[in-house]
Amino acid sequence: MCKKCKKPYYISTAIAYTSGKPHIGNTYEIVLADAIARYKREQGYDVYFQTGTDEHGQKIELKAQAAGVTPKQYVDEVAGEVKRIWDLMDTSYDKFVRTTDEYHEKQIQKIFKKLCDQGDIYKGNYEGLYCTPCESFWTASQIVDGKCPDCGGPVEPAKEEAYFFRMSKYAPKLIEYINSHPEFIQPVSRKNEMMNNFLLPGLQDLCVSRTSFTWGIPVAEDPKHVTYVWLDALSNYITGIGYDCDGVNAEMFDKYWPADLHLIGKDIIRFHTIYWPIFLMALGLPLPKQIFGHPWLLQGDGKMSKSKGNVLYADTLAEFFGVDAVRYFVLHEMPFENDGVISWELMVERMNSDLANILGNLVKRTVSMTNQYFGGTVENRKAYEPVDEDLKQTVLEAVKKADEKMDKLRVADAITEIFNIFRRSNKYIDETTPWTLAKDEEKKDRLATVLYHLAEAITIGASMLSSFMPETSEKILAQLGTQKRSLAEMKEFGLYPDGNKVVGNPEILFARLDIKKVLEQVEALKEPEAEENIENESGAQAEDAVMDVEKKPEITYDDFDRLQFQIGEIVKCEAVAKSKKLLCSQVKIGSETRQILSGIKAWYKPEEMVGKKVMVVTNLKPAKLAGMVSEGMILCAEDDEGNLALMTPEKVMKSGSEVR
RNA sequence: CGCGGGGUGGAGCAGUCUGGAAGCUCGUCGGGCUCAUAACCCGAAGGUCGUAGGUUCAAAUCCUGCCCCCGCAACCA
Repeated sequence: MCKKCKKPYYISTAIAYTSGKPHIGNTYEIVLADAIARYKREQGYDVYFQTGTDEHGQKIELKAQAAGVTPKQYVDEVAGEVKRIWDLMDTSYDKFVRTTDEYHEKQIQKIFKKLCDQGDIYKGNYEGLYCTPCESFWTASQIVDGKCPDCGGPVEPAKEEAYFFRMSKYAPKLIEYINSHPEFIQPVSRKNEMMNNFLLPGLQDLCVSRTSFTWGIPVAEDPKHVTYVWLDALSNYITGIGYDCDGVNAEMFDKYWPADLHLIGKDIIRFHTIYWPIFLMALGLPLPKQIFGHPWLLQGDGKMSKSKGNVLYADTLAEFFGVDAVRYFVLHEMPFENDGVISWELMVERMNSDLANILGNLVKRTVSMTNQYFGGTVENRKAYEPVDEDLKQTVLEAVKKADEKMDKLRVADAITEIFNIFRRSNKYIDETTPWTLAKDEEKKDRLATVLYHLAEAITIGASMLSSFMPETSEKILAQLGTQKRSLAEMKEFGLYPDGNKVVGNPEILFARLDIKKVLEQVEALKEPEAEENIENESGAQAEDAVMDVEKKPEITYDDFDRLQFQIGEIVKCEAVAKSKKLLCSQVKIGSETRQILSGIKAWYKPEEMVGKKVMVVTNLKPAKLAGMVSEGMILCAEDDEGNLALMTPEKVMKSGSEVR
């Protein structure tokens, strides 16, 4: 088919936020998109696959500040890391966009202006209750007991100039669109959530500018405002393919827009199914055909968190298992709607049972037998038996079913269908017992036919795998001395070239792993990191062991003198049952004993707290935490990773000693 | 009553929308085979589908109450 007659297919992932290195959950999305993109290419579509990074926002500004670099330096670093991992995972994206790219920033400014000019964006005032230390506005419903829900401090009414988008204007049109396009939001359960929670109760106008930070795309006409990060980020889907809001679109844009599929995480469905379509309506552009909110990949042993050192990264996993095994895992183990689980144990289990035993071993035994019995030559001598028909049917059926599953984006199910080919093939070997046939000279033709059928079944299976495990697919086909079969050619069984030769000494595709050894190695991996942290904490000389924090306004000595610090001895300490973070300590300060709560459960065990002398703020107004009274505050140092260390006197001091 | 997701044989999941014989993979046990990576093939055990009610000829599936788990939020004084 000529390239021009091919139907276009535009698929995108969400662009990754560059606040840190992407973990395996982020990586899942790009691999899933890649599998779909590759499969669509197999189906004959002219696929365009876009991904990239979302690089603006206050969070990044703060992260960069803490790291002591400019925001641009910071995002360059992270974007490089994201791209490196995407490449490592063998993903076939066509374009990697960055929201700091010049063409993008320019278009965003034009889009903003256009929407202003046509009255969709208007300048107004953001009114609400403002908390100065948090630099945040809160609505009346968010306020807790008249205080800031974030810091508990006082809030005061304030207003700030800001730009707003008239969401309400487009809401009825969007509601109608969603109702008349049931395939628009996937899975369907999400559609109701959006309708009931946001659209039907009435959409608020959206504030689309910020003045509280500067790391963003400035509004051209009014540069003290920067563009709201979602307006900026979502637009990548059109700016990346050459949208120009003056109407001189690139050819690519006309060809690929509207996108066929935006693949995103379930957490950002709202932005993609409400704000994004409305922005597009305002620009007079057609809406994407489908938005799929995939579930999350969660870690088995609790939440992934950097401070616990249990975050899984794609590159670490790839080192242990290989890229294709990781791809296999995330694609096959992810349920369609519910969140999936990943852990080292599960990963090893999949690796051993599916990849090593069922697939790898099948290829190995088939190639080995062909070498042993026929010097590597595969011949179809057509000595058929009834069991052959069942193998053939299973293979053709699996191809068909996998294809149907892919049309419904049921990637995991499609892979299961493909593996049925390999399972059936293993069974076929047992049914036909080639080693017995080999002992009888008269059964040579039958033996050759059996091995031919196996080569054929595996060729089809391996070809089907190419979208999911590209490298493995190639390796298997190379071992069989043949090429990838096209989707159309897989409707027929028996196209493996007669008289073809397989490779003489097949390498093992996936080696079995010992779970114990893997876990030991994982532990060993963690330890050096832990040591590094300790060095960072103690070695003040090390250049990268420093951090900067936002400076607070200067205070007078009198201000300081209002605070009272004393040494307290922890006489008793227990975990607060209802809370994940709090420890409840009885602290002896002079002759009195106070109850103090601290959010340090993750760092100190109750028993190791007892006996410690710590620094306490003693004249802080008592407060209730998790229903218990806390009369003071135990001081800790906290680094940028959230690690905590108690402040203890350097020499033995009497309990109650004043610190000043 | 903060929001959301979930509780199905030892583990991980499907099935729930559109009630109608409880299914898949792994693990366990028994057997077979020896070409192959202690792999492969066959068979078996194991579940009152969280719990208590309700609707129905029929409920894992629909309705109601309750319990528990997990994210987010809150709590990090």
